Amino acid sequence: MKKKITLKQIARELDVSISTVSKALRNSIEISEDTREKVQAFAKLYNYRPNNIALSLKNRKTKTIGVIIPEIVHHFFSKVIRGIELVANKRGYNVIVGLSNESFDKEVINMQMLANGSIDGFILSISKETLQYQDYHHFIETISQGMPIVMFDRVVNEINCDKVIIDDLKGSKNAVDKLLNNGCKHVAIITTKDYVSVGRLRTQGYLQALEEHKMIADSHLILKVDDELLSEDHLDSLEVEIEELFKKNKKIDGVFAVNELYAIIAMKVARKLGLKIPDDIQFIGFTDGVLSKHATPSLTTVSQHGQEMGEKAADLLINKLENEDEDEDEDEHYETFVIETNLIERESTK
Amino acid sequence: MKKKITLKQIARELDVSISTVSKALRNSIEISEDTREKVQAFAKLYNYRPNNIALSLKNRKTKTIGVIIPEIVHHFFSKVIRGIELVANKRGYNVIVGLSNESFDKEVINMQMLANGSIDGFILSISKETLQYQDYHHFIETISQGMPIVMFDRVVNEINCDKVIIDDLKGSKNAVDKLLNNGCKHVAIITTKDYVSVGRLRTQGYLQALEEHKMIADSHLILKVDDELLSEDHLDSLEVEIEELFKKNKKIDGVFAVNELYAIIAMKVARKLGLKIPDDIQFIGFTDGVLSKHATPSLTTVSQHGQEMGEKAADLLINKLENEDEDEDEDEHYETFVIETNLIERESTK
DNA sequence: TTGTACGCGTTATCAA
DNA sequence: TTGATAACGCGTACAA
Repeated sequence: MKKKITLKQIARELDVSISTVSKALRNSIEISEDTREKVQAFAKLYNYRPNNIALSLKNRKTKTIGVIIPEIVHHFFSKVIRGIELVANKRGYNVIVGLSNESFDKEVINMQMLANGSIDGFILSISKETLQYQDYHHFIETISQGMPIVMFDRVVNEINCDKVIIDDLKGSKNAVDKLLNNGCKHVAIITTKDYVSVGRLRTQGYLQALEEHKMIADSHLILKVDDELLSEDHLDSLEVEIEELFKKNKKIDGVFAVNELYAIIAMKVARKLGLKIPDDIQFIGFTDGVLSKHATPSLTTVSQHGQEMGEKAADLLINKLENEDEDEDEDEHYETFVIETNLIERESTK
Repeated sequence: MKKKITLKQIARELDVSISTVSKALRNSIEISEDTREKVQAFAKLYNYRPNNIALSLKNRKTKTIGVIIPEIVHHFFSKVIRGIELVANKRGYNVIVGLSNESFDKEVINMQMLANGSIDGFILSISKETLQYQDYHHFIETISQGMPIVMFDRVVNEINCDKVIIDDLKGSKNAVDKLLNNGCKHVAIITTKDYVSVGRLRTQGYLQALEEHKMIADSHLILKVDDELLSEDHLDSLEVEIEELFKKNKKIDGVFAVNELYAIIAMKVARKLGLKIPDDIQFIGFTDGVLSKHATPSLTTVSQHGQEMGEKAADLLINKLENEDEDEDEDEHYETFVIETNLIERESTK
């Protein structure tokens, strides 16, 4: 077992000073070609690599990005991470991941763990509980300590930082437009409670589309699911709720769901009730995941471009980090970057 | 913007020495109650937290685990990460994620980036390319530098380290047993090329089950998919291959697939050919993901317990890390932990 | 009870 | 051309 070798050990072996070794390895012209070669050969032999931690301490930069997301077993979030990792690696950064598990406390603790020097900046998506409590002090503190944050998808106006979002309103409006243009007369929406910003916005898009088509929204066709239902155990009761929705409103001929799972479950219920898709009833979901693609019938969805969001967020953060020095003029300028959605048409619509 | 405060700054403000501050904050009895309170109050006011990097450098421990996986947009791997993160956080560790993207080079580079002091140990699953090349020098080097590795799922005998696996052979044997016991006479398998160890083992399990039921394996019923096909673009050609399989072997009444996507696609093809599931043909997949649960019909699968694997791997690694000091007696003892699989019966089997 | 000095591994500055 | 020294932030053995 040969432990990692350090400058000091090389110096001792070669009977030169530490600084000579350091310079030799960085090809400094201060050092004679002789010693340079000698040192480099020795270093190569022992596979010397500078210790990252020491460099971090010295440079006050860790070259590491902290990512806090509510959940990782989720197609969208894992796509975002892939995007972040891609860009981060390309630009010489590592990615350290913390999961809030939709909990306020875990979000705070995770951020504290990382904010004590482990990372240079955050990329995060806010947990549902935090959105509910509307307690954002941990973000504010982090930013005021000079650690930049980039938020994506679940963002909040109260916090002044770079953001990467999609146009939820426009995306869902387009989806509902599509259903209406396809001839649907009674479009239902399956959405979340309003404190989840994306749910609220997507509901707005639905309403706007109806309005533009001179149709009157029917509150009976709006199902706001309690997000407790998202926990796996409660999916059955979601199914029941949807079944009731369909039974009480037999005229429904189009469904827009704010995520793919809701849509898939709704399709299942519809089929159970003997409805033909897309002839009797059409479906569109949000977020393009594996389910949408491989379900039967495959689901038309509003694509959220998770990887692209991740890439953009990472670029924004790293740009901020690398310009920090020059940017001492404190004219804090924050960007909100909107990623375009697009409709991926599959078998669940005509 | 109030930057993070350090011991030195507190010391200067309070006009005491750095070590006094340090001791006071750690409640040392060496320090008078007076100064202790004064220092602690001040520290609290300025929200002092020790710098992780400095601690890492001093303790030669980063309290961080490096995780290298082939892919993150994948139900199984994200479940594993969730398990790792859960245990790691509970035990005071962070998780830094690197993606090999199934590439040998990226695996090596990622490990090098992290091995230079950024982490205390690795948890990883080997990339397909690495398995193909059978080049494991980067693992050997890492281990010989005294950095422990725990491998999961895709492991390799050549490397001596802790491992967490499932009994692929037994799991698939059970699955095929189930099909045979359900009356299937002609069970096909959709598997991967043999260099992917899990594919090879699962194929063996299939063969063993047949043998025990005194049935002769028919090579025409064994479809070894080139993993190129896994890249999203090529799924269509996989569909074609499976369709040919079914058309050439009309007697097939059971299908075992080594992952869930193969199974789902096979079901789709079967339905297209007018076969009734599970009456005409039954299906079992491997790895329990979202697709299995929400497909129609839902898919019977061999559950791989990704989260449990992650938890176990993290525990193994952290145990090794925390016992390192005592363990100087070099009696390197490595464990291979086998997680039990179980069959989750759904609608695709009788 | 408090402070000094050292070391973790590195680089940069300045002196030899 | 080389080397000594300081600094990054912290904890601790030892000295005062």
